[in-house]
Amino acid sequence: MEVKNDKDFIATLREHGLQVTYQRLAIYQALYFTKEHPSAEAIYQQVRKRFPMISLGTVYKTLEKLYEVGLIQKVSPITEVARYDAITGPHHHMVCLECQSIQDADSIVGAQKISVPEQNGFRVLRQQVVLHGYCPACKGSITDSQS
Amino acid sequence: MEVKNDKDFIATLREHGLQVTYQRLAIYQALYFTKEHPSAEAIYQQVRKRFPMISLGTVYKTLEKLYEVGLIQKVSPITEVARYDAITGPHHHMVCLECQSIQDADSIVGAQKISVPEQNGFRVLRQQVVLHGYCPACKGSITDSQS
DNA sequence: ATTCTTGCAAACGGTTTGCACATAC
DNA sequence: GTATGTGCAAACCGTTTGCAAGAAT
Repeated sequence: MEVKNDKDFIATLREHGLQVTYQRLAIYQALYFTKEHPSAEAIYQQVRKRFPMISLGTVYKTLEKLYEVGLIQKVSPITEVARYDAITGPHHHMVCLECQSIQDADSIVGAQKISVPEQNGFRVLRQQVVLHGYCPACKGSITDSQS
Repeated sequence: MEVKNDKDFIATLREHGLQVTYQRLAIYQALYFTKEHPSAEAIYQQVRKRFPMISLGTVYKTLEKLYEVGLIQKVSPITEVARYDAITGPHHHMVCLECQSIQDADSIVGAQKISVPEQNGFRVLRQQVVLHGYCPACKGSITDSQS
């Protein structure tokens, strides 16, 4: 968590094979210097203060690029559309990045329950563990390299 | 996981304060008897085989109702819109059900790393723990009872 | 000079909403 | 009889896409 300056950000983008534009710099920095876990819209509003001409489309494209190369994380959604489950007890899910199939992960995560004391003043009602990866069917058919 | 018959389903719906319709029965049962974690669209297609007149809108409304009373679970999305995070290391999130704010949960879940052997043939690349609940700011302002 | 990126606007698709009719209670 | 649920279609809104102009290498 060292403090980064503009040069560091530029270097980071280059290291990840991205062309450097002031838009990308602004978007990445806006995200880097907040703890808010903002939406694309929120980032857009933030960046627009400095660069009024930037478009929401660019924000989406840039976030997707940054996500692809691993510079940022998507908190959600896990899958493209909502998925439902009649099993309401606490259990976890494995989501295939390729075919979007979901398997229950009880057998894997097993008895390892995460203890969540009511702490930080956050009252926890549910917990959900999501494992992202490749299911047996898709694992073999992945040809391109995964970082 | 006892095997339920129609009467049981009807009773379950009633116990949760829901009026019983054959649409609700069909939707709930379709979800109950699959491990596929289907989308609303998939459930719609399934139920339509028996009840061709059912509409997709009804499926959505019913799923939302079932979710509200706790009979089913939503696997995703966690929040209404995608949210981003520049911290790419494995860490977890607390999502406030009220204001949709997201906090990092490292301090709570702490060092409890979930060991995920490559098992079941599922290759796990990332894991994400999401805690749903109420943040300090919203906790006080919740007036209606939570089941 | 070539390739990649931006901005704009339209399209897309999952989900929600409004309303008249039908059904559950 | 009254409240609730359904079906249909339109609206909604976050996100993606296509394309011409602009910027990065």
